[in-house]
Amino acid sequence: MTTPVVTRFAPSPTGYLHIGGARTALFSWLYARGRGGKFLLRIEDTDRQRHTPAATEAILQGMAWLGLDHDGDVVSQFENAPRHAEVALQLLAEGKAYKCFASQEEIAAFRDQAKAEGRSILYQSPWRDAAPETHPDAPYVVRIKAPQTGETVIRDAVQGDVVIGNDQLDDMVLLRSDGSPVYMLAVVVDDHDMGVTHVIRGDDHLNNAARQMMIYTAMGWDVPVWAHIPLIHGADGKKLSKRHGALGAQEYQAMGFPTAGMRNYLARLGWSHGDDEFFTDAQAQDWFDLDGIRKSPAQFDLKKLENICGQHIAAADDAALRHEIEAYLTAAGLPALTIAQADGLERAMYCLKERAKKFPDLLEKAEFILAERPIQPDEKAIKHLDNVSRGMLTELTPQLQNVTWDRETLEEALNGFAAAHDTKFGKLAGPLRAALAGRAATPSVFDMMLVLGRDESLARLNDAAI
RNA sequence: GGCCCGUUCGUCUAUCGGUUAGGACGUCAGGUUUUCAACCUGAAAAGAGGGGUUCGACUCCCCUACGGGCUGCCA
Repeated sequence: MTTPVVTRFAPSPTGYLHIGGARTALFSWLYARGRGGKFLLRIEDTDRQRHTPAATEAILQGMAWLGLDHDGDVVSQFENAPRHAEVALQLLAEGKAYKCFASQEEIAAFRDQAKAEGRSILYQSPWRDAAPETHPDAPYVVRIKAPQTGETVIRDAVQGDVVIGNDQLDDMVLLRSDGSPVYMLAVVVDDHDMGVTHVIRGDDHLNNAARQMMIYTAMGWDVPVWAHIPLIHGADGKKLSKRHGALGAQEYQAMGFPTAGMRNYLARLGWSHGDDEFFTDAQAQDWFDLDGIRKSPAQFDLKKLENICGQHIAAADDAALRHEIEAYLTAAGLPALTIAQADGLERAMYCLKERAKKFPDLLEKAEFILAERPIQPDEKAIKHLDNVSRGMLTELTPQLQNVTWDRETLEEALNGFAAAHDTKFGKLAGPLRAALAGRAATPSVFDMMLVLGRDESLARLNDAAI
């Protein structure tokens, strides 16, 4: 009988969903969803200074955009503070923790001296074994009694067994002098209470795992399976930061990347399933496993993201694409499409989607479908017609009013050209014919514009399709 | 300083002791194309360095270098 998998994503609300965090969430989501388990979401909002409701909202929005749906309610770590304190007090009552009355100045002095003498700067509290009668009537923190000998081994699904000498562990604070719980306590208690079986998180927490292990041990709780994944780095190998470009998931949303492509690319960053590069969500859920995760950090590559996204757009269902594009416009605060525009877009999707890496590319190529009728040959409309005269576009305008850009129209127009079979026009029709034959090249509306630009052919197009 | 983790083409990666070290993105060169894009063909491009272990190491061990992380009454 295997216990059902429960994973969780526990971001601290910093104002947006970091792209690295998004990948961590994706890994947890894939692991749970691929195994029929649960994926929970907890906001680590114990730092009241930094926390704002808007910051939490931004994370939720980012998760929703990426399609990473979580089970149950969003858990607020801050709201669990009483329970965290309860655990600390229990440890105190059992003698596994103690009251430490040292002031922060004393501790700082201790560290300075230790450093000067080349000793370990881990704080050793004189109150660890002090008798209760000697306790002053003063503020205190609650510290856990760390093991002083031996070693702690972290069984990590990604990093393998990591052994840390217990002399590296100090009596860490559980409860601050104001009675509030510290992060290290809160995660352990929350993960335990939420029934989390697999903790997938950044490897910046690898060393912390040894500290957190002290609490699991003291409470006699089962330790979850840990999987510490390497962080994503920027192009210079350093930790991802602002100067590497977009950090927030929302920024990628605003750039118009399809979510299926984002999931595919992010999943492939640091994890692999043989040589598979392009895959669906279903395949990813099916294939994803902890042992496919690399131990070394990966760099974010926008070019590859674009390529993968281009493939997803090309492979997407026309109607689904239409709706995702409409959602994109809304989210980006751009004007919505009219029904007629959206219908036209969907009809022409087959010859637009194979040429776009992100939605703005696609929309740009669809300019002549989206343009309001009668078409105003303004700067925007003609900007990608560099070597077609403005005069030509103006001339064509009346003929464009009622053209429907579906496959049948294209086919008929092409037949018209074939019939005319002027040498020049025959060459022009090449890409169109290739597209209709299902071969590589696909025509853009611009291709049609070029074709439409010849008087003789225009006449035939009118006969055939208008 | 101490401890922990990492290091295969520019990038993402395959390889789980025996391969001409494979794929993808990007790049470059051709082709197709009266723009761009797309598409087709081809090319350049990698095991950080040094020691071991082994008949045989990218794969296992050690050292060094470099990179990252942790070492808070931050999360």
